[in-house]
Amino acid sequence: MQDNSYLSVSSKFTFGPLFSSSVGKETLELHLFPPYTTMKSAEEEAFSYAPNVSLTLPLSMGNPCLSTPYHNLQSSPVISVSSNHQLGYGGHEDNGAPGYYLSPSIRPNGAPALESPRIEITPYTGLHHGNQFPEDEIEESMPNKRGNSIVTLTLPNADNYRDPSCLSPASSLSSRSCNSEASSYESNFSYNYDNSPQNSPWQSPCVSPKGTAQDERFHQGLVPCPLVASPRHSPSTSPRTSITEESWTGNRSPRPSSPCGSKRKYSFNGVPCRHPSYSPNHSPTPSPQNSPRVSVTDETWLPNTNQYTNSAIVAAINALTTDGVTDLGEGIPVKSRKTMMDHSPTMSLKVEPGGEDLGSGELPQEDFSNPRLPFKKESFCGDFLVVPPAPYSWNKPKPYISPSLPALDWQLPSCSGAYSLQIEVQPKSHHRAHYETEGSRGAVKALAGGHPVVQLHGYMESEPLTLQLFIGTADDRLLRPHAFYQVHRITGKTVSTASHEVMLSNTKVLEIPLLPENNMRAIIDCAGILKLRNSDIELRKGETDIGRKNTRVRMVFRVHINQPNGRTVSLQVASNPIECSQRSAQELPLVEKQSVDSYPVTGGKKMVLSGHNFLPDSKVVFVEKAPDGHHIWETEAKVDKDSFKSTTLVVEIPSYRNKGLTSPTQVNFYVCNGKRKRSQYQRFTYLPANVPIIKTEPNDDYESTQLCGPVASGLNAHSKSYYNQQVLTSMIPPDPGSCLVASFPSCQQRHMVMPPSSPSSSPKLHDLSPSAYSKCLSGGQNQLASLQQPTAGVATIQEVPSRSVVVHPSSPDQSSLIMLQPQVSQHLNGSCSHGFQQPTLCPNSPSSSPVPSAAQEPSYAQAYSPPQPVAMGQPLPKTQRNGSPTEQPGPLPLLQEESSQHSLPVTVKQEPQDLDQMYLDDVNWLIINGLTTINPVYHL
DNA sequence: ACGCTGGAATCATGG
DNA sequence: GTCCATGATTCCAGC
Repeated sequence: MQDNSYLSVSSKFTFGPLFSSSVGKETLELHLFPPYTTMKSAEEEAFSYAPNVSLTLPLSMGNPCLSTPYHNLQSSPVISVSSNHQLGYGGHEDNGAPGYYLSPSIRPNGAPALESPRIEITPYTGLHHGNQFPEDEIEESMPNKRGNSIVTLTLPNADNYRDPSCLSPASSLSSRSCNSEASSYESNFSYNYDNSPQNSPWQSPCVSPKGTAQDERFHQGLVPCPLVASPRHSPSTSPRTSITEESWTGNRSPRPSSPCGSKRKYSFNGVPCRHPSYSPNHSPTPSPQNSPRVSVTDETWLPNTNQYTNSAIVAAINALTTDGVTDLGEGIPVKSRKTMMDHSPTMSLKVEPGGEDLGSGELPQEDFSNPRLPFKKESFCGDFLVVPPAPYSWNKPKPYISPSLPALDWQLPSCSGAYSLQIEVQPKSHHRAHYETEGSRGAVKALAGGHPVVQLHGYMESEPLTLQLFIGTADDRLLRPHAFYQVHRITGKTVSTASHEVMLSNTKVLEIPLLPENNMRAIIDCAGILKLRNSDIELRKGETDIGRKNTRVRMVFRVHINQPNGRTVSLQVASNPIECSQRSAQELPLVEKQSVDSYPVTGGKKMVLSGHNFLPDSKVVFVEKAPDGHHIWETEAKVDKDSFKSTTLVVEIPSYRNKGLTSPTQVNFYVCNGKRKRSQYQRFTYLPANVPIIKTEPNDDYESTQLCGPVASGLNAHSKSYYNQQVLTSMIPPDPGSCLVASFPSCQQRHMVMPPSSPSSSPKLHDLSPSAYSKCLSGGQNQLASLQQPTAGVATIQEVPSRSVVVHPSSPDQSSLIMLQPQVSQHLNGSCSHGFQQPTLCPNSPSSSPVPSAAQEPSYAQAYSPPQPVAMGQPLPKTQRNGSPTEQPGPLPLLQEESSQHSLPVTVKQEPQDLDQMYLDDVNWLIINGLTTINPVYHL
């Protein structure tokens, strides 16, 4: 599993890798990697772009655009790793392992630490926060302290690190298993994959290791707490090991109270959060990974860990000597390893009843690590053939196993070269997720009935691939696994698509076969959405997201394509946002489509909005926000009440405040049904009056054409609302390069326009518009893809081969380069607005969202949040203050220009923002300031 | 009996 | 501290 990933070490990376993403996704580590040191070759190949910026995002390869924005953010962490251990690096998603600074002596999991994981951080710039370690926490109080000093991190007792939290998000078993109070708690334990037929022998092996991995992750964040140790250690056994439910619940009300409030407000330094960590929910955490099925008691568990450690060491050695052959199994005891590896080294899992065996023939580790080896492939295939397909089982296509698979929170492009991963049929905008306490609410459906369809275009090989699916965020921030929702595997007669689950970090991933015989097309009728209780997640160590009103998700699909040259192309595409709450779905107005995306400043044209929950008295408000989130213009559009329908609203485009507009300006509008019932921001672009109007509508069309041919099409399908808008279509310079460099002028304009935050903003994170992500991508080949997809990112190329250095953005090195943190990224988004957002951002943490960044609970962006800012702790969901450092380079200037140009009176309407919003803003502001001051890096 | 829904009661949180 | 609105969760009931 996940752990494995980090095990893999290529000889190349002598140093940096230590931090491998696997180690700590969220940890600073990744960031720390000296950009050029480690992956140099890779970078060279991949990131030629890497501009002058001290930290460049490797990602840029795929998308030129990417690089730029990030630069700002990037810090130039100088980190010298004295240790050698470089095991960790696999950028694997799985790596749930939290980045952690290992103390020489002990590993988080309690196992003896590898040799010299001593890391010295020299000038540490703010972005990273070192909270992950206990010490860090301590230091949090003295944020600055870290800054410049050389820090040697040591891990305290492993136990302490153990993150109690592992929810059982993954459980595919229906929630029913869990009931009320303890539901989460129990459910966690109860999730016995054992019960499920799916369990395969190999899982067990995974368990321990995996648990370890996770633990590690959490550890980072974990504070040494006495209590912590408990449940987790003995996952399978009795959840209650140290802490009984009662003890936990003791005071708890029947329902777990949501930590949010207090957490957000009071726990800037994260102190308060610790408490939560003890919550039964967490501790018990029977995350699938830990798989209860294997009864692992502390005793058993520990031993395993040791083995793990040992093996890890061996693996590390091997890796160093073998030139990068990644040993997936490293962390795993040898025996286990084989099995594990067979499946999906990367993840832990739950396998489908038939599925598991498949393919699993035991392959030499090398196989996984080095896809290139022909014989391996063969062997692999051979196994496949041998295994008779079980009903619903699918021969698991050769899983792409690479130590360096990009973490789930990495932004990837949807197309690269000839390959294009597209969502042919988008899911409905609403899907009521089910709680663990409920039965399944079925698979996500398509708007027109049926189910979403995903297809990989341009793939001509005969070898089947694995399509990964997970539930991602749908807010402004970078696409990443959603902390409060998990994909839920649906099975039954009505399900035609085989699938199996694996856990990557804290994220459940559904693996679906993409078969050549099916045209590399998959009907996603096997995926439902599970809602995790906010309180369970928020209490997780390191979790900084809040669940309240964070009910939008996107289905994220990924595919990893091994290429003859040994590289692996990773593509990702995200669906349109899906509202998962019952209430919101019933009450909030939703705009799925708008007939017009852009129009001259004169306005006057009728625009038809298609969506749901429109009311006769619904209002449509156009808003323009400054980078700092302030409304600089707001006006209500006339709604044609006569043509009202609950699903259609006809409005007259209002004239823009500045008739002298010289360049396209993006504003937003939303539908309002009442005080707190507003739709997400929809984007609209005002064009200079004298500019020839390019036909933008119907929306549906344009995307496909503009974007990468095929790719776009998928997205377009239904609602374009999000996507469409973004594209400034005609206005946008085709020039891809524009986005690339820091200057990305084209993007800037857009940025400027864009409102940093969504209406609902902040805390709520509602603003999903995927659109934001895509636009800038236009750059190279990939542009298209990226454009369309919210997820836009850089194409990732991994070198599977020995060196294994992956060009993957994910690679630690790269990550180091990037350093972007979620928070930042958000800003970036804003800045690059449409462009891709930080594609490059490769937060180290694989599962950013879920992952606890450890110490810094407060930090909003869990894993990524900058250290210092983090300390401030706050969620910065979106940022209103786009003006933040990141954006400044681009957008701000523009704004200024415009403003200056526009002499028109600006109507500043201070919208009564929700308090929480304000709160967030303040926080953001603080953070931003902190970042700017703290991180020189931001200044490019 | 089970899975999937739709609806709604009940509990929490925040203003 | 109480009341109200809004959200989150849990329950129920029907198909």
